[in-house]
Amino acid sequence: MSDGGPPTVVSIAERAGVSIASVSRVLNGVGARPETVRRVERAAAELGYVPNAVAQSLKGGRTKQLTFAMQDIGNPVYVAMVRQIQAVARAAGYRLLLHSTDAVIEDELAVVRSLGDRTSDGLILCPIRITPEHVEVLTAAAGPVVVIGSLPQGVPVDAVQADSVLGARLAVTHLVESGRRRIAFVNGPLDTVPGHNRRQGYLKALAEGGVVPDPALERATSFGLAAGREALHDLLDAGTAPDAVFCANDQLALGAAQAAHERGLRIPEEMAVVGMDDSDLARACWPPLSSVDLGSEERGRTAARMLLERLSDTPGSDDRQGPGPEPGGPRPGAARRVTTAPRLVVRASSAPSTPPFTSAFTSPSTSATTARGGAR
Amino acid sequence: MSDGGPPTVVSIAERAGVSIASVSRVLNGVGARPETVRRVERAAAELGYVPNAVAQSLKGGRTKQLTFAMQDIGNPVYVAMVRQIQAVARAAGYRLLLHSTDAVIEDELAVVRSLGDRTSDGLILCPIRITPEHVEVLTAAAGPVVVIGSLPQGVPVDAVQADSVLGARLAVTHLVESGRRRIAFVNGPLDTVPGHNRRQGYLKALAEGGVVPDPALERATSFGLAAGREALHDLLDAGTAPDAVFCANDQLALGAAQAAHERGLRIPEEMAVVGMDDSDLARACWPPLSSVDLGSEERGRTAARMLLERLSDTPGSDDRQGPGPEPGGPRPGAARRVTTAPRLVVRASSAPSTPPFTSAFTSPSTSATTARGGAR
DNA sequence: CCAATATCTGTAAACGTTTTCAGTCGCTGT
DNA sequence: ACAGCGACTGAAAACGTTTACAGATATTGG
Repeated sequence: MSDGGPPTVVSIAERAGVSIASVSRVLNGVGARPETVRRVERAAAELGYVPNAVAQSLKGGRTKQLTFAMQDIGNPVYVAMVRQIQAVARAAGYRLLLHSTDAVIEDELAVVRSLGDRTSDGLILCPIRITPEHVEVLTAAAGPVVVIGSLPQGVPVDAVQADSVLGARLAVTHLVESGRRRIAFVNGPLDTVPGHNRRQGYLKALAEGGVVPDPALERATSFGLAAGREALHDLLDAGTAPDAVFCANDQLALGAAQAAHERGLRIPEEMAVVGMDDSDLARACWPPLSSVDLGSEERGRTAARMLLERLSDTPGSDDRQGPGPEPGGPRPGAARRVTTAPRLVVRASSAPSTPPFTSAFTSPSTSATTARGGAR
Repeated sequence: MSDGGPPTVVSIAERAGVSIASVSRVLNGVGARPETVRRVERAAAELGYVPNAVAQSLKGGRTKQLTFAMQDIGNPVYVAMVRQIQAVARAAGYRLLLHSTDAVIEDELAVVRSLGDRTSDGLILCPIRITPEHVEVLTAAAGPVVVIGSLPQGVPVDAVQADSVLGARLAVTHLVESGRRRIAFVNGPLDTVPGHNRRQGYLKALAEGGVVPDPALERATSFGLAAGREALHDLLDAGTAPDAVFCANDQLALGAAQAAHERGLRIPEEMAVVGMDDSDLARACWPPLSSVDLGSEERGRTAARMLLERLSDTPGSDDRQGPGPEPGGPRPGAARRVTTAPRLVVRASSAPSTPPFTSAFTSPSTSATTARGGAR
């Protein structure tokens, strides 16, 4: 009778002349007399009842929400991940909470700690660096976490990572095999995990190809278009005369490509360009950019699935009596480490310089060549 | 004493030897005796207490969560919006819930209805079409909604929209003034609001410029890279001989640019290209793409702010006795309509054909020319 | 030293749901 | 007709927090 706010089980119970327990039962499909069902459903429909998810969460001990935290949604790699995570989550009836950390360490840690407030049932975290505090906080996490990135062996948290080393190796080997000898490397910060690993792969591929590495050909700045552009201009100004440039991600690569164009260098004839991540950008530009697909989508999908698995192992507010030392973590089963295989996608930007590329790439999406590397 | 699950106010109260009310008061900074404060804070710290946000939400009647629903996070326009929304929301202490609808009408409606479950305090919705059901559902929304897009006058919901008509007009006028006469138009679906409006602007600009529109120069397909590429190939195959192409978004434009390159046409000398949205893509490609900034970021930011305003007008579970007809909607103040001004950003892809563009655009980001249109 | 007051504290209710536990009812079989 | 049984129902507790209210202290003024 009272119009105090939105309809609740109480309003329905009053209107249908039954108890709130019966209302709940009918609404959840537990047995009830046909007559009762009819009356409750009628009342609910008339009132336009929608169950209060917050109350359900409180009672059930789970929110049906997942959190994804990365540094900045502007990066196409994270967009790809979000897409996959969202798809997997929603299929399982979970909502997705987005959190940008702007690569602030303190923020990343806060996200993990905030698992304790029970706002979401689990977390997918994409840290750019792993500090000792990360390890500490992750170990003490109040709920399941899956990290996308590299994690030391000891940390009891699932992780799915890219094989950057192999990925970079594939790219550089490809350049060496196409006859390039002065292969520049435009990298992001060296003290990040990707920055470090990609450099390892670069050096390894050079060694394998019998090319002497020239430190003057390396640049380490930040991940971004402007940085790539400046880096290549800088390399050219310094007279290092590269005939190819491998970039640690697609944004750097497009920046480098711009610089090359600005200098009047033809791609790929005078300068081959290869990027990493195989984001949408690589297909959208001209000439289409060769790039190493590090499996962003796959990593997102896998991470989401692993998280959901952990969640189904620890249903709601079930008091498990087993010898599990701590409640939230991934104890029922050791922490898993999954590595996705990189895949080199060769497009026009690094085609061997012999054939002219004008008409050969009428259909760039289908003519792409692929080299697959197995996960280690 | 009991280790049953995570610490609660009860655990703290036991350990500190006070009542749960005192615990809550101390934790919320309401007056208490120094001794009590000390003991509670000590106990809380020792137990690693984190308040349960779900319980707080239930009690307080607000979740401190906002929802943003759009069709697909893959579109750079939405990424820009998410970024801004997230920033505004977080600054106000709100979390952001992301929802991809895949442009399924039924899904969009479900999102609005799901406001009733009290999972989030408000909604920002980016519909691609507005159906009668939209109007109906939006009118009956259980909480504040801000729509990014065009909404009929009658609907009592705030909306912030782009001026697509003017935007398209700016772009096409620019092409006409640079001496282009056969200006093709590659559009998205005509039965969407953007599709319709951009065509109006295109036609208006042609009329104003004294150029007779040629229906053979128009193509309406879908919004996407491949569609743009095919459309331009198609136009060229049909012998329509355009000297410029205006595209309804940047992805279409990059597709068209690819097609032009594949045909060996030089941009902008033989074919000018202009896109819309001024996404990151426009700056990343070569030659840099002229584009109309429809203010995605601004719309996102504004929408978020408007939503927060509505929320602060309707604090928590305050029972307002006023003559407000319905509880959730934007009643305290009529629905607002905000239009953001489009801005044409001229880059190399549409530079007047007279001067060679090779060295003129050493610094594409700063050399861009700008034409601003006022909101109507 | 007592009364008046200001400050702090504890009990209990409330938010909206699910679920346990007893109870009620009607039915069947003999 | 009655015991027994099954299916259904309602009262009440629980999830973890905030908060109104009343009760209990300490503090001050006279």
